[in-house]
Amino acid sequence: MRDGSQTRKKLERCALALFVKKGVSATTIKDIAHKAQIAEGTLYRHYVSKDELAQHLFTSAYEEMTQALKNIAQEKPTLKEKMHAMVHYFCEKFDEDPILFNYLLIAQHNQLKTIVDNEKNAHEFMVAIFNDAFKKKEIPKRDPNFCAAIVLGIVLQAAISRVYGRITDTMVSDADQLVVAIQGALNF
Amino acid sequence: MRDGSQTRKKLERCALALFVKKGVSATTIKDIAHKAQIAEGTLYRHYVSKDELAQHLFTSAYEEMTQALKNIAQEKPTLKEKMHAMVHYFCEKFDEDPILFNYLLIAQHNQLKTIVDNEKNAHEFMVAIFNDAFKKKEIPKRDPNFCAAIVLGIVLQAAISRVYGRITDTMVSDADQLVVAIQGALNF
Amino acid sequence: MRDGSQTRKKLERCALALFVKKGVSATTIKDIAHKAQIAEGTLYRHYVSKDELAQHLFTSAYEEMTQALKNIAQEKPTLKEKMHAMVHYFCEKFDEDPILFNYLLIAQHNQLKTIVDNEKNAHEFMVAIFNDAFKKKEIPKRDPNFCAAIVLGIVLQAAISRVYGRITDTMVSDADQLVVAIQGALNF
Amino acid sequence: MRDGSQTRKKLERCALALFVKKGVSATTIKDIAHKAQIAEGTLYRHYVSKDELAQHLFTSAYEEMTQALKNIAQEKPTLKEKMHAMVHYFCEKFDEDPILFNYLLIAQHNQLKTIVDNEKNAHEFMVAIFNDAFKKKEIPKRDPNFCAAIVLGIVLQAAISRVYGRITDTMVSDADQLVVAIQGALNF
DNA sequence: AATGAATGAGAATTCATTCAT
DNA sequence: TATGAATGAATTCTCATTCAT
Repeated sequence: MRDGSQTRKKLERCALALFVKKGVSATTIKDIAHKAQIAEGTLYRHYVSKDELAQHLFTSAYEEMTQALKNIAQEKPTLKEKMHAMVHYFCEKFDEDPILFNYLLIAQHNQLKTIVDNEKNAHEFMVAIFNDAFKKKEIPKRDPNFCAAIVLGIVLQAAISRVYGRITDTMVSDADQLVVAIQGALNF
Repeated sequence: MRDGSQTRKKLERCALALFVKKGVSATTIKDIAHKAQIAEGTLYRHYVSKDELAQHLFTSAYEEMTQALKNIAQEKPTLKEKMHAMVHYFCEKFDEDPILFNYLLIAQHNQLKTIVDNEKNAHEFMVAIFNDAFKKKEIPKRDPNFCAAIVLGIVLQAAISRVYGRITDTMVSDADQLVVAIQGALNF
Repeated sequence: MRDGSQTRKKLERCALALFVKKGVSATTIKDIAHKAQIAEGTLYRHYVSKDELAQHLFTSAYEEMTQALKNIAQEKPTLKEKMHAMVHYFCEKFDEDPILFNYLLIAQHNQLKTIVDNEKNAHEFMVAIFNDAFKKKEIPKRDPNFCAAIVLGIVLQAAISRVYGRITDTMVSDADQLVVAIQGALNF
Repeated sequence: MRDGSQTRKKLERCALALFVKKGVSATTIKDIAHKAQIAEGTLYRHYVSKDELAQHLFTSAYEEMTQALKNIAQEKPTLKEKMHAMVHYFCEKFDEDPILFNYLLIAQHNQLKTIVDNEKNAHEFMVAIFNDAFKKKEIPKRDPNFCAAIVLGIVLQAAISRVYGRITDTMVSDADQLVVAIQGALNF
């Protein structure tokens, strides 16, 4: 009997690349099957539909990233250290797999609506970080949603600029500057 | 105003709302025609295709915004004043028509790829602003692409947070704080 | 603008003929479209799916027949007269459109399960006729379901035998004999 | 009994139940394999195709029944006795395995078309019985096809009424009444 | 300009069957 | 004999666009 996990992996990488390049709805099953060198029907042994595949690729990557950031933050005692560690982690991960981030940040941005679980949502997670800092009097209290938006905006736009080719060097090379910018923006 | 022009306006508003709600490719001509209470064929009296309509809605709004920001910036002598005026203008416009901005920021994020003209591109426009400030020694020289990303990130994420319902008050009410954050982030 | 009702009529006749000849699931949309000289997509302007078309053809014919029989029965005072009139009506209708009855009796026999409404169900209608006759003391009381099955069995099998080509003359030519057989079987 | 033969039996019972419930073409190999707790490919160790399985289930049961009825009829000298014995046998068999009869009577009604062999056909067999009775002057001569249809109609409709749940008691409990009805209908 | 029925290319999906294990 | 992943032809259905009215 054949081992399906190899086929599945290939399927996912090829689908991801095509989704990023052409968009999900412009990518056909034929495209994916051809690129992955599998039969069209094979996709349906792994996912019930194209949409489920697109959703799965988004959700699993998004949740994995959020979970990793959460773990990293918990290990650090202060807001400053948390922020430093998280930004650096994000930058490293981006440089490792820019195609995946292209997908998360642009191609399937609207999928964000499907991440309703507050635990797994990046904005809400950031809000929690700030609420914690307020409680510990690390920084003066203010609207945590505003703070979360600032942090996400600075980091994600730096990534998006690379996705669009406006900036060509690595994310990691800017990581320290991004931390400085965040601290300057929120004055901590 | 003639009949044709009324129909066209209705068509565009209904199409925009549906594009935002379901995405462009998931919105059918039937959907648009039904919502705008016109026949399916009528759309083709105004646009040669669905794609042209989607593109037109995006491009006209995007370019109008970029042009307005350019005009505003030219009227102000210093980076600080330019930034203040631009951020406030953007916030006002967002509050006026959040659905349109939803479309610009998310639903059609990938349309951005089609805006290749540097003159009309928000990032390049921001780069120009910073290069001008460097030349005038208003702030110390650094990578203008980095600066542009910071500014866009801070403002756009504040808008996106509203689109996703994470923040519910008006953009205008945060405008001053956004300017402060930008200046703090880039230290000017 | 074109008039869809012509297309619809043609579609239904062609579909019926093919459903009878090959069975519903063995008949493809392509088959129907080709026979009706319409495009494949046109079918979907009239019915949401092939199944809905198959269902509609069955249900409308079945219900129309049941309703007509009900009207005929109401006009006659006695069981004997009701039976005579109904059998003759059924025989005439069969001879008019054997293909339709082929569909009702065989190709889509299993659709009967979908006719849940007792008002529109042939067996239940027959039961009502007999209950009425019992009440009026026209015949001695017995199980009305048994009586209904006898009547339906005699008439329908005569029709089915023609559908299978076992009997080749018209139903009408046997109508009187069928009435005699029913009366003999139930002794009234 | 070997393993293979057990699997085969289970396969057939599960297939039969599904064919009756959903129809042959709506039943997938996956459905059958799942219900019988075997792998999809295993079915092909026993039958060359799904159609062969469906055909085999129908034909073997149908021919077995016809043969048994033929044997029973041959043992009895008179039409009355033949009819009595056959009706009782049919009723007993129906009560033993209503699902199988559901399949024979409804789900595969169209398979009947494939039983062309006159020897094995129920209608032709009934015709032979009547021709024999005419020759022996047991009853006055008339159209034997008509007589066959009457007999089959009465018995089969009683069975079908049970399949559709209109009648809930056993066939055997109605057997004597069915014989009386047949004799009344044909006056012998 | 407007209508909406019709078109037909093309997309997603199904599923009987095959085949490597 | 059994497995179930893989196949791919066939099918259903979608929908942007056309066109007769």
